[in-house]
Amino acid sequence: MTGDGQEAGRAAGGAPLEVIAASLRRERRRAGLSLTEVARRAGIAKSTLSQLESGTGNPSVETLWALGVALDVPFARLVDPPRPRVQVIRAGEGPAVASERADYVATLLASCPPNARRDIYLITVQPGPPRESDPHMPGVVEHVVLASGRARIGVAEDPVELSPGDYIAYPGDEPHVFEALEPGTVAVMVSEHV
Amino acid sequence: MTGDGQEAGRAAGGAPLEVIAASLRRERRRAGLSLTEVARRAGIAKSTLSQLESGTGNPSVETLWALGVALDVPFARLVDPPRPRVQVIRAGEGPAVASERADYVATLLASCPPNARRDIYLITVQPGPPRESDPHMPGVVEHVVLASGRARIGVAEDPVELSPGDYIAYPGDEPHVFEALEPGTVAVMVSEHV
DNA sequence: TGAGCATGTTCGTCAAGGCGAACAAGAGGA
DNA sequence: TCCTCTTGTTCGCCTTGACGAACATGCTCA
Repeated sequence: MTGDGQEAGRAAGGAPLEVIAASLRRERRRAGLSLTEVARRAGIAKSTLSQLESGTGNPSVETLWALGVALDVPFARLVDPPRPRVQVIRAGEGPAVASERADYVATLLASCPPNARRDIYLITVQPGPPRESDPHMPGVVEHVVLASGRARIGVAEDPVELSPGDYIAYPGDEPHVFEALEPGTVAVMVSEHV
Repeated sequence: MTGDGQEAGRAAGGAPLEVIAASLRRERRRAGLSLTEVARRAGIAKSTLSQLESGTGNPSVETLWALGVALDVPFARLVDPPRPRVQVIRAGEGPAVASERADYVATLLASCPPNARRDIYLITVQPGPPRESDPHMPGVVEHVVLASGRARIGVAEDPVELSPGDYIAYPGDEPHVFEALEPGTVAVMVSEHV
């Protein structure tokens, strides 16, 4: 019922093996290391590494992990894809996230991989009853920097009052609130899907 | 410089297989699915899944990927560990990044993994000659949301003038500038190390 | 020129991953 | 009570990943 999401798992681009192959070669190049040297550090056969970089083969987790360590790369990067370019979104433009309340507007500024990692929102809120958000996906962390106004933000049972320039991070997979205390309260939120 | 990989392996907790085993079981439970059902969706043998959840075995990437799809999980979560907590940094507090210029102050708000992924800064700049930044590591992307004031921001050869609420993203591995046009210009920057 | 040492590739061999069937253990239903 | 349909585990078999040696190539130095 989660619906056969072939779209679901695709945190990265498409076929993971190709992505990994490209990542492996890219990261190795970036580190300025030889195939032999990386294989030695990772404790795997260079033949194996060669095949992996050529897209052949289907590495085991241990193998991939060892390579991540050898390349000094967080492992997740090996399966996540490349990079964007310049982009500007003017205030008021951009996709506004639908809300049941007119006094709460969230604009999606950047959603790196469409459904994973980390989104950046611009949030504008008017004073009123606290906006309570149900927990999101497990592993979500929300970072908020208050740009103007004042607000009480954080986990539902213990929100924190913030002034302009203040920053807070809290787990997004627990109930949390955003309550504006002044008109025209604006904040930048980074929602991190891990 | 690339070296010193002691930080490397710690992308996740420790032994990846145990983490994966725990993640698989956790995510499956969370989804309320039976082992048989998940195996069927992922197109793998339930025996395989059983062994994986018990910590035995060393799955291939394809297997793990299929499970990520079946469980509707970004894949990276299967190998990344638990969770942080609430953190607040008041305006003016927090580690200010050293600068050769007194009229440019960057405060580090969050550096998730110390040397990878993404940092969040609060930046305060006074008008003056454009601050030119040399290229950072390849793959860096900088996201900036202007909180107050006005500024010209972007790649060196083509900066963009921003007003409060405006957003821009640009490659950080090219020369880029930040020029405040009004006193007390404040911005939030997300520097993404890929 | 050729020896020496790098690089990255391909080729057999072996162990391990993944499969399907058979297996215990519960939970209803007739 | 027995039957049946679940659940998750354990057991041979076979495919396949990983290994190490041998193989091409390119570079440096004598």
